Amino acid sequence: MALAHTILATLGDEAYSGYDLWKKFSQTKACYWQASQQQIYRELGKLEKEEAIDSEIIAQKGRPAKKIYQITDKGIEKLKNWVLEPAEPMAIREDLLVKVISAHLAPKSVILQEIERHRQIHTQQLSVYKEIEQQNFPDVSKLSYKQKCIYATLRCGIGYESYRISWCDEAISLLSEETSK
Amino acid sequence: MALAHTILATLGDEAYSGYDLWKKFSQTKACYWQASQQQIYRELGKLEKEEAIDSEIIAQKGRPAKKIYQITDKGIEKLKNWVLEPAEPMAIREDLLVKVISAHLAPKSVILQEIERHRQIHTQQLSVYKEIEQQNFPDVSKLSYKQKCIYATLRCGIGYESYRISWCDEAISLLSEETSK
DNA sequence: AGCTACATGTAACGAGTTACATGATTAT
DNA sequence: ATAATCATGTAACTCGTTACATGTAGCT
Repeated sequence: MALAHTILATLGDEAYSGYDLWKKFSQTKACYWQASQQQIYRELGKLEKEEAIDSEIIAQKGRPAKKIYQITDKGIEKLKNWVLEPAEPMAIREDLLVKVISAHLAPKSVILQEIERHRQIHTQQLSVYKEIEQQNFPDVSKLSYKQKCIYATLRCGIGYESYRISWCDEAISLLSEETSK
Repeated sequence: MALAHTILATLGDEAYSGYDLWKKFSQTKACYWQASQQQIYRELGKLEKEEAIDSEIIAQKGRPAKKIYQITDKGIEKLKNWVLEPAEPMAIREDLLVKVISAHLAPKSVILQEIERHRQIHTQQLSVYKEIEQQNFPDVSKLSYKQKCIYATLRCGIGYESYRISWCDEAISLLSEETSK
């Protein structure tokens, strides 16, 4: 249900087309939400049908026309009611850990290299987040409440990637050790 | 796709009924996979159809009969091939962060209490994992490779809950501050 | 008498993924 | 030429959630 609300939250600040939302999600929103282009288009269709958003078609020179969406009063109300409800922690479904559990079926090097590969992915993502932090949040004491909320989600992403890197290091070290048994 | 493989991995050690798998998942597997009872029954049906597992009905005194499943050679092959493929990092979809982004729509106390509630949930889960660690892995140096693999997933769960708790503390502190703007 | 645990399933729906379809512009 | 980016969508399928359906045994 939260993809709809994530879209509403994003449209709360600014009007976006489906394509723009998708790009925004692929970039900054990556630390707390992910959605494919198709999912976004479908969700926009649903939200428009229930009048939580409305659209306007903008012609562009040299480019295809854009259909930009804005949140309605009904949409703001819907989002607000949802914010007031409690949220459940995300369910963990990590393929890599299932593979670690089954690691004895493969050569040791395969799983070690795979963990190393994940370490690199998380290191890369961490540097992206840190770059955003430096660029957009150089002085935390000067942020408004709304900006602090956004910063808190970025800190969550930074914490997550750091934790993943630490775990990869720990796992590599643990599984590399010589084992008598 | 990985629920099927998670079940295969579990059945690799021991035969289980659908009900037993569900309980096992609710407990120890919680740090890397979650599935409902219905999902497990459906997946078992599929796996049996493709002959990756087979079943046996065991009558019990004073209790309903159990249908216990065992992995077949075909199932082991399927699992092994999957382990050799690379795994993508889990997609993050955290409702709480979407709510933090929309926090200005609600009274400040609502979001702070919600983060505090999450902090408690993660603290509780962390203590469960630490209890398992103390009980089952008192001496890491004496573990076999297979046991080390299991231990690595537990360490992943411990790291995750610790990271979540740290973030909740950071977020509460950040959003509680007096803000001039 | 009512709750929890044991035990298996069907049906419907919502969310997420993958493939397909179309067509213009810009950069290499 | 051909690949990438811009731009929107349909269709089919799989995965995850919720509700419904059934029945026994043991505990309070």
